[in-house]
Amino acid sequence: MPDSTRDRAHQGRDKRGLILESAIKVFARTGYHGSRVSDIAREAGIAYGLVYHYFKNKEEILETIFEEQWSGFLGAVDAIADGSSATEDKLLSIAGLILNAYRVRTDWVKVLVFEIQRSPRFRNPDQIRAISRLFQIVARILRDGQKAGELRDDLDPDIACYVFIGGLDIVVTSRVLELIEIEPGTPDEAQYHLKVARTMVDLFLNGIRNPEGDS
Amino acid sequence: MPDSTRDRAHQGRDKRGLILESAIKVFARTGYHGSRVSDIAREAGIAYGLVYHYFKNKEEILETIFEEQWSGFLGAVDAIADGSSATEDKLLSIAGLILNAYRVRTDWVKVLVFEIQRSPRFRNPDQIRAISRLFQIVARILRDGQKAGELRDDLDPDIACYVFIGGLDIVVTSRVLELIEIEPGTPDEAQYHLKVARTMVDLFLNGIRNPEGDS
Amino acid sequence: MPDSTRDRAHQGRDKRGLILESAIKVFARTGYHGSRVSDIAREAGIAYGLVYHYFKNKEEILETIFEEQWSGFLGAVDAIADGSSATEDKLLSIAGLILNAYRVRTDWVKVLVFEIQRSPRFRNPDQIRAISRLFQIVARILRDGQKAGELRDDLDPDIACYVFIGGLDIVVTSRVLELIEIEPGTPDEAQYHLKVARTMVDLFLNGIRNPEGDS
Amino acid sequence: MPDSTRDRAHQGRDKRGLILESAIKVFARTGYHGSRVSDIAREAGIAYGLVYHYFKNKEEILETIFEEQWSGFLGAVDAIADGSSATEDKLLSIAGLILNAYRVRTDWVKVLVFEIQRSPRFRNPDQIRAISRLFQIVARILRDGQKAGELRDDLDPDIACYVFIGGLDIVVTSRVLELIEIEPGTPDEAQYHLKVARTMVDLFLNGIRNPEGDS
DNA sequence: CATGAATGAGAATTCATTCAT
DNA sequence: GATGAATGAATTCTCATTCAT
Repeated sequence: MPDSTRDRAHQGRDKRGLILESAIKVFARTGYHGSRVSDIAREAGIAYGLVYHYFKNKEEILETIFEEQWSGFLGAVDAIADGSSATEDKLLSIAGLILNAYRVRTDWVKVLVFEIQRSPRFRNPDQIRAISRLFQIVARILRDGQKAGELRDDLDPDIACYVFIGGLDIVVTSRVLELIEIEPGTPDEAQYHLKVARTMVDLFLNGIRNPEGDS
Repeated sequence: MPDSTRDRAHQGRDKRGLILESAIKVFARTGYHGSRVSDIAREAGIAYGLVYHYFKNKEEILETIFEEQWSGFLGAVDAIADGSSATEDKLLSIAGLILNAYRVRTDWVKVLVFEIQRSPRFRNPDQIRAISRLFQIVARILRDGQKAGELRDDLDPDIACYVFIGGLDIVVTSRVLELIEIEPGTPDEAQYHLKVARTMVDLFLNGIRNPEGDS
Repeated sequence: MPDSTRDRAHQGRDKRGLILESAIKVFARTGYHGSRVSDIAREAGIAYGLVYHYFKNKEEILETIFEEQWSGFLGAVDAIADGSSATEDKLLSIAGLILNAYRVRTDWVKVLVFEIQRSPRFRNPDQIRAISRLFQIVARILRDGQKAGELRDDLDPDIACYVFIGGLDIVVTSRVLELIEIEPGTPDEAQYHLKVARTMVDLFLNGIRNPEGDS
Repeated sequence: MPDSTRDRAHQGRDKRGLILESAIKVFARTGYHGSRVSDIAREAGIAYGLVYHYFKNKEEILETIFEEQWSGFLGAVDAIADGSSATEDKLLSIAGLILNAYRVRTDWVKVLVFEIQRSPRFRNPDQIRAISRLFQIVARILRDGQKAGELRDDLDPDIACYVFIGGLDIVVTSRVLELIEIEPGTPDEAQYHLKVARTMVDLFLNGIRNPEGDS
């Protein structure tokens, strides 16, 4: 009896998770508006009525995808920020985390980039706040770096963090849009991302100006 | 007769432009999917059937908004790139151009950010190419700067341009999302944008690392 | 031009009225809940989308049927009440009006009886008020009769009116339910209704007690 | 073992009755169509699947409510009709019975009035016959009164009974619709109903005409 | 050019009912 | 008996688009 109870609860969890996974796949493929609830159900191999057992409506599926995945992501970023490594390493870790997300969870990143991040649907305070937490964490890293004397303190960290996140964000978006093709010489995607991450952190820390330049 | 013909042609132009303006307002307010053709028509004060005289369908309105406005914007950026000023000034000009766009044409920027930039609808090659032209122009500026010895040439301009555009892009997006509140001390929006533009170019050129730091 | 304008307006009116007529037929046949909007459209020979051009939703059709028809009916009753005839004649006229309604507009009466009069949907103040106006008019007739000395004034007109309307109401309902079959001897429906009207007014005025009875 | 069996059977009875009671409450509150099977189950504190152990479907619940309660009601009316009291007293008893039903079993009366009495669902012969039995009993009382010389015998009892029942019916309906507010002077509802019952029987027996009137 | 009536494909959502556990 | 996950038929309503006037 306790077994069957667990099983059923387990099944319920499974189905819910299955629906979310399927929704991510389908949304990534055809976009939120281009996807019917029945498409999600077909992808999950269930009747579409069941979707409404677990979610109030199509909208709630998207919100749940965002919430559950984003909070996990923020957790990882938070852990990096709280670490004791040098600012440079923290930034490198975050850049790596973000750039690798696309490789590891391509569909989720697609949904995030196309359907969530800037969707008119997501202009509500809760979701805006959730997104802005990423900026706050990076700003905190920068502030810590300033206090430690590693970083210039004449730059507003609340603005500087935009440059860092913005750069990464656009790289990811460009990958999603297939704007960037990996250079022929690069052995694989991971290598390329490593190079990008290093370039971005280097640029962010040292700037692009030629120190020997005459300007 | 030539007069009335001109008038009518003129009217036609006007109506077409009126529809586009109205569509920008309406899309900015309720999003592309949340806006009905009749909403656009009501905003323009015309019958909705008339919209189909000027545009094939709703989709074409959005495409036209993008094309007409984006090419104008690209032209301005191009002019800056082609100028003879120092790289730093070029970047400052571009940052100013982008940051001011939100002030001057808020609704258009909203539509760009929410409906166009990353819409699944806009994953077609033509539009992707149009967007990537902005990156190419900025990369060109950077390349020119490298040739002139102003900029380090160990950094890939095709990656570096992401940091610059990405930073600006996120700032604009954040303004649209009302993530950023202008600091109390700042007299007005224009002042704030000027400060942000300077900070970003400074950061981009010189980096955030403390040159006197011990790391 | 004024002609075509009138024509179009006329057409609009016609279609709206056509939809209402069709809805009455369909609702009478299969009940409000048993009728699909598409049934109404098919009955009217139009596309069902057009129904939503003229009415917000299915509900509004029913409300409109009630409002437009009921106010006409109330007007007729009001006219009788305002007349100068004797109370007995007024009551006879009202009884005749109500009893004949079923013959003349069977479908409407069916809808009134089954879908409107006591529908849980119609428990809202406006509609309750509309219905109660019938009671008020009859009560006014009775009050006038009392003032004129024609009627006993020890009976509360606000209660007495229930007996009169209630009797008629149930007769009509029973006809709709086909509870009553017209007696074989009666030549036709109209004759039968005349007899019922007279019986009811006689009963209402004189009572059923045998005046020569010993009780 | 016999004990547990009895208990379970007992429970079964209880659950069935519980479902019926809950259904009456829920139907009274939101109407048959506005109520979901799960609402009834929640009201009863059981799983909605269990409802289908006791009833074939939602429809059968409503039918059962009608049948079980109506036959009890008819039994009470029958008993009054079969009694040896004077016609006036019989009518008074019936009026009292009906008028008090609303006080004692408000929800049931609401369901009867809104969902059963005139529902298109209830146009089937069996249920029409069940309802018409009430009319037959009252007609029998009237016929008996005519035979006993208490009542005029020039009035068709099959029509006269409509006036009596119709009056009561409308009063009850009006109470349900909250059309009638109890007069301020009246101490309580029961008192008010007593007054109404007396008025209606008086009116029914003696008529409203002023015997001293000149008409 | 202009209008808005007319069309109907399309999708979301509801909820009665079944059934494995 | 009891549960509630699972199913999917059924319908409402929206709205882009067409077209007669």
